[in-house]
This record gives sequence, C-alpha cells and structure tokens, in this order.
Amino acid sequence: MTAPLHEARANGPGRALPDTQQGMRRRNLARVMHAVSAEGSLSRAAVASRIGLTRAAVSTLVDELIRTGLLEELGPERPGRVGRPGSALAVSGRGPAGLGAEVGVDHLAVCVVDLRGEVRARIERQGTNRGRSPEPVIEELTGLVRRIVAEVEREGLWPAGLAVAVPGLVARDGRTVVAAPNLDWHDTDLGALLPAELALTVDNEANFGGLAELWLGENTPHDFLHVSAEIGIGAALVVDGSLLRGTRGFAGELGHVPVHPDGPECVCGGRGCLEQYAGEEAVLRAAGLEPGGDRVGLLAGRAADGDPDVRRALREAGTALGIALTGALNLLDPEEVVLGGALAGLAPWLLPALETELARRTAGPPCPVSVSRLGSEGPLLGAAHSVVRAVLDDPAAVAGRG
Amino acid sequence: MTAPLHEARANGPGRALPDTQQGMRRRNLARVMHAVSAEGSLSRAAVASRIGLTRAAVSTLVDELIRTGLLEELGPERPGRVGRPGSALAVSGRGPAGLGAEVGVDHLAVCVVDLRGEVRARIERQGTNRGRSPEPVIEELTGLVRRIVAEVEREGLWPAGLAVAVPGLVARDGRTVVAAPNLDWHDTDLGALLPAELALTVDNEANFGGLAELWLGENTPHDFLHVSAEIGIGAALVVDGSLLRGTRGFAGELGHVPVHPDGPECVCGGRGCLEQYAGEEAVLRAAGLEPGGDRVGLLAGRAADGDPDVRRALREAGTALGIALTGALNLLDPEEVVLGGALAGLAPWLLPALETELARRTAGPPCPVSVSRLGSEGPLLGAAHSVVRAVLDDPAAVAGRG
DNA sequence: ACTATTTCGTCATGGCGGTTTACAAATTAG
DNA sequence: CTAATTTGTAAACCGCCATGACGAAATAGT
Repeated sequence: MTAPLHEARANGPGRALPDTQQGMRRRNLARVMHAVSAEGSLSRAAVASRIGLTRAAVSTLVDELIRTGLLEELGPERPGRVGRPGSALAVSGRGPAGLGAEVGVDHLAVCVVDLRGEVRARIERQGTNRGRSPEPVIEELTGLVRRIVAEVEREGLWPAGLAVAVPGLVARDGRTVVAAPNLDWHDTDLGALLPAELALTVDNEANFGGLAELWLGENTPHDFLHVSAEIGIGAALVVDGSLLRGTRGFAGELGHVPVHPDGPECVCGGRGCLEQYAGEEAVLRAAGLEPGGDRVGLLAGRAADGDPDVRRALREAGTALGIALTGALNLLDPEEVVLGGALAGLAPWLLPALETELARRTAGPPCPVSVSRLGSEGPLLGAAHSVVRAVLDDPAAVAGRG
Repeated sequence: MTAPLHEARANGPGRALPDTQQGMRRRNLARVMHAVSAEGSLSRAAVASRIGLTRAAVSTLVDELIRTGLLEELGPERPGRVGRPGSALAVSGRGPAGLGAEVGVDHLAVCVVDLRGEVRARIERQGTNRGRSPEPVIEELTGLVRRIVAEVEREGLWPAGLAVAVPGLVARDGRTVVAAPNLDWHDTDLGALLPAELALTVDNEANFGGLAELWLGENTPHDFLHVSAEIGIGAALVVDGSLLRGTRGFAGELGHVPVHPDGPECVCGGRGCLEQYAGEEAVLRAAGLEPGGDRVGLLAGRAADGDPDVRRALREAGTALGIALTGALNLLDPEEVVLGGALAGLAPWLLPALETELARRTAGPPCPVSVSRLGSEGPLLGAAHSVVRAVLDDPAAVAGRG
C-alpha cells in the first residue's frame, strides 16, 4: 500500500475513479473516522446524526473500524440527558501513526503522532546541514527514523507513512527536492535515499507549516495565507481547506514577489524581490549584524533590548512584507494572514509596520494578521499530521496492514 | 429546484452530504453526461470503458437520461472496426438550456446555449449604462431575457438557470453586486430585481471569462490565470479546474496589486497599483487621448497605424502588467497566462514588453502567455455555459422539470 | 458464401450497502 | 414504579452495480 494515499482530492466534475459501492463504503468509513476524531469521543448515534447516515449503517461501519483497530469503545457515556446513554467511541491510540520529519538548515527532527493527534515521540539533532550533500544528511535522518520507530513500536504503533518537510521547492511528485538553496540541494529524489517500505511524501516546510495551522490552529479559517520565513520567505496558500500547490508545486513563493521593481538584483533574476528587504540576510545586513549562529534569536534579543538599528531593520522588513502581502491579498482574498516560522518570533516588531502598510493600501477593512501559536514546530507537526490525515481520509487503505 | 445547483464543490475531507446510493446514482448520471458531452457522440460501451462502469450499468443510466430527455440516440455508428457497431448517443439539443447575460458598461447582452454547447440565440443592446441606477438596467435586461426565452422555447428549449456577468465585485452569495465602480452600483441584490423563477448566479465578468476559457479554450490547462481588462483589471484564477473566489468573493483583483509602491494614489487607497499604469484611463492619458467612445478600438487603430505615443503607452502598460504578473506567478505557479477581454485586442503591442518583463524576472523558463480566442465574448459565453455545466454536473436535479 | 471472431446492448442473477421497521436495553421524569 | 426517551442491534427490504450469458450485428478468414 504505497498507493497514493494523498489523492483524496476531488477534481471538479466527475472524479477520475468510478463511483462504486465499495468507494461509497470507503468514504463513509472515512466520515466516521473524521467525526470521531473531530469530537474526541462520540457515540454511534451521535456519529449517525452528524454524518447523516442511519444508526444501523453507522453500527456496521463502526464494527468494521473497531475490528481493524482504528476505533475503540470506551464504554458507556455519562448520561446527562434522558434515554439510554450511548457507548463512547474514540480513535485508537495504537495502530497506525504518522511519522513526520524535518530537514532544517541547522537541525534534523523526527516525530510520531498517533491517530488521536498526540505527539508520542520526538527526536532532534542540532548541527548545520548547510552545504552537506543529501546522502549523509538523509542517512542520518534515516537513523533517527529507525530509532523513533523502534521506540514507538513498543507502544503498539506502526508508521503508516513518512512525511518530510524541507526548506526548498518540491516537485509535485512529492519526492523530489527541485531546489533547496540553503542546503545547496538540486533535483534530489529523496525517495531513493529513504527506506522504500515507508510511503513517502516530501513537501516544502512552509506548506506543512500551513497545514499544521489549518489542522491545529485555534480559530484558523479554511482560507488563509501562512507566511513563513526561515532563510527564504515562503507562503502556504490554503484555499477552501486545501493547499494550493501550483502546476509545478512552486506556488507560494512570496519571497520573489517584486516589491520595488527597480530595486537590487536578486538571485532569482528579478529585481527588488521581497527577499531583498525582508529576507534574513537582508534584515541582518540592514541591522548591521553578521550572519551565523542563532540569527533569529539574536535579532529578537537585540530588538527586545531596544537596539535602534535592529528595530529599524525590522520595521522596514515589515513594510516590505506589507507591500508584497497587499498584492497577495488582492489576488487571493483570504480570511486571514498567519505569520509562522521565524516570523512568529519577530512579530512584535514586524507587525506594526506591516499592519500600517496593509491598512494604507486597502480600501475596506484590512485582512487580519495573526501570529502562529505553533511557531517553528509547525512544519514538523504538519508533516506528521499529514500522514495521520491520510489514514483518516481512507481508513480502508490502511486496515489489515498492522 | 432553485436549490444550489452550483454547490458540487467537494469540501476537503468528508463532504457535507452523506454518501448514499442515490448520491452515487446521481454522480454516475453526471459522469455519463460529461463523457458524452466531452466527446460529442459516444456509444454505451465507449461510455462504460471511459467512466469505469460496466456496460450493463451504463445502459440503465443512459435509459434514464434518454427518458428524461437529456440524451438522445442517434442510431448505429459507422462501423470502422470489427464487431457490432454501437449506437451513438448525443446530448440532447432540446430541453434545458443555459441562459447567460452580460451587463457591460456600454451594452447589455443575453444568449442561450443548449446542452450541446451551441449558441442558439443572442440579443445585444448597445448604449451606455454608466451611472444608470440598477433598476432600469435590470428591467431592460429582463425584457431581453423574456424575449430570448420566448424565442428559444419555440425550439423546445427552456432555461435551467440564469447567469449574469457584471463588471464589478460580487459577493459569495452569487447574487449581490458589492461594487461596480464603472456603473456606480453598490451593494445591489440583483436577485431582487430579476424574475424569481430563474435560478440565478451573478459573478464577475473576469471570472466568467476565465471559465469560458477553461471550458471552450483550445488547449487551455486546468491551472491558469485569465487576465481581463475592461475598465478595471481583473483576473480569474483557475486552480485545478475550478475558480478561486476568495472568502468574500473578491479574489483576482490584479488591478490593485502594487507595482510601484510609491507611485500615484489610487481610488483603492493604495499607491502605484497596476491600474495606475495599465488601466484603460491611464493608458489613454499616457497616449494623449481623450476617454469616451470605442476606446479600445481607438487604441488598437492608432497602434496599428504606428502612433508612437500610443505604442509607448501600451509598452509601458505591458511592462507594468509584467511586474504585477511576476508577483502573481510566484504566488500561484499556473501553467499559463491567458489575456482576455480588451487585452486580447491590444495584445500585439502589449505582449513584447510583458514577456520581456516576465523573462527578466523569472529564473526558470517563463510562464507562457497566450491570447484568448474568445476575446470580449468570453464573459457572456462563460455565463451561459456555467448554467449548462450545472445541469451536466447534476442531471438528476433538472430531470422531470421540463 | 459461410464460418469464426469480435464487439455491442440487454437480461437474469447475485452481492453489497444503506434504509426501514421493530425491539430490547438503559436511562430520566414524574 | 410507570411513562417517556434514547441507544444499539437485528431482520427484512430496496436500490445500485457487477457478473455472466446471450442474441445481434459487424468484420476477417477460408
């Protein structure tokens, strides 16, 4: 079952797959899983009324899910109302789990999330990967993966797939890193370097960060822009609850939106791209600091101390971000902008200028800008949860594998 | 059945509707209609292999569609291959039809498209609507609608819905014109002014133009940007074969993407928006011409005559468009950009500067830019076809109404 | 010509999936 | 302690598609 778990996408009129009774069953199994998962604990009757099937039908679906170990029965609910109390169902804390990994510029991280959404294990290794070739890095990552898998297997969990977040552009095949400038990786097929027995998905860290925000954020809407700056500036475009990836998978390159069209030249070939004003290197230079080390922490520290150069640099970055975002908001009309990744930590000094700029350039009420609660954990969590979601989206595909 | 025909949208995991056998049947009916419609004429066996059902199942589906008048049997196919020839099926040229209307700044137009996609009637009325209040304009439009409906009813067609294209922002309810600056309409509920018996959809003309391109364009991909300039500059964002509308329905406002952030002030509150450089008024001013009359024709004529001021003005507009599009392409990564509406007619003089700018600012191969074949007919055709698509998307909803 | 082969459309049968209906179990309200 | 309410399950039913077989209508080969 290395089949395309992720392809639950419905394409406009008439999906590619025939509409058969088995497909119906599979979709209804998924609906039950989602209902229980969203609520934490639910009786059969509650599931039935929530997804619009009859209690009898839900009973058979639940039976099947319990048999395959994806749901478990917690026993009778506390009866608050009149009538026979229902029997609480919950997503199983054992069985398939999501394996998420992050290849950062300065670290590697792996975590396991169970179907309930709980983080069950996490390993991290500090140390720069800048300029290292993919093979040793992925070999090291594989070591971490094997360790963590062995660890959680003792708790009855097994990995239903592996999702890897990388700081770069990823092709739509979900395996190939087309370009990761800060790692100096180009056209690298991670599928060839990772254990073949794990169903693999590779994606941009901004995208996984955006998905984490969508799935784990407190009041996150279904349409928003998740802006994430690490070294480059990327954005995840979440439209109607799913990621906009673009034809080649390169959507969301906010960093290369022109801000001052006659500005300084950029590596992308353009001039005056946002990255020239709000990218990490540009901000450090504008603040009179040297790159290297924990750069974001350094910036935040100096800004908190009131360093005027740093404050000014961040204000200017915020203004540039505001200009680029004005364009994006006019094009996409999202419900919200969420600042994630390194931007979350610098938000206090970026936000005022950013919001001023948005307000100046918008006719109606400006789009609200919020700061991610997840911060730099977003991509890792998003990756692991994407595997979990794939299981919830098609429980039948996973059943009987454990 | 004024029910939301358009809501065939699938929301992420687990659609809102329960997955029942009747739903399955409805979706399969739609699949048959789409298959036949896409091919023009198809036998039952060909439909079956195309949509993945068995011949027996398709037979019953086709029977039902023939009984309700949506399909018709053309008789035996010309046998080119061995074996019994199939019986050709075609979408009916009678029965439900799509009614499309366009409220332009300088004209009104209405047309009827049958399920086969043929334009069966068309009425147009020239005359400016600038500054007229909505009531008399829509009253006049209603008159045209009634005339054209009476006309096509004699051919056995009846309207399955009415779609209206307007030059302005439309709310997501698909009825309310939030702002149409060139008509000076604000927060106008067209549903209250049009015959209630017609299922109504109102949308931006750029959006309908984009849909027309998607459905009728020659080699149009599923992901593209349709840029349409009439007075303002709007874009339709087609992602994975469907329109990106935005939370409020305001997506695609390319005209207010900042191009020179310190440029002249714009009505939107911003500065240096694309519209300041490539909007009709700006181009006319830059070319030293007075607004009024057939302005696009005037520009095209002068440009063709080699008028240097006009040529320069169009070059500069092309450059500005290129800058704004660079931002859009970085965000959306579409497969193509299509110039439609008035831009199509001016393309010869806009394209060189536009493409130069895109090439300069893009690292990889630049996104191809093409010119719409439909030109200014796009919005009207898109509107009418959107009704037709709604019928094809759910034939069961319409069956038995005729 | 005449037969074998291929393909098409249809019919009868069957399996599968959700609904309907009925009922026992478990709780609260009075 | 009874009536009312809600839950979960079982049995009968209906609808939908798959399967397999068949006649019909064409081509290919002898």
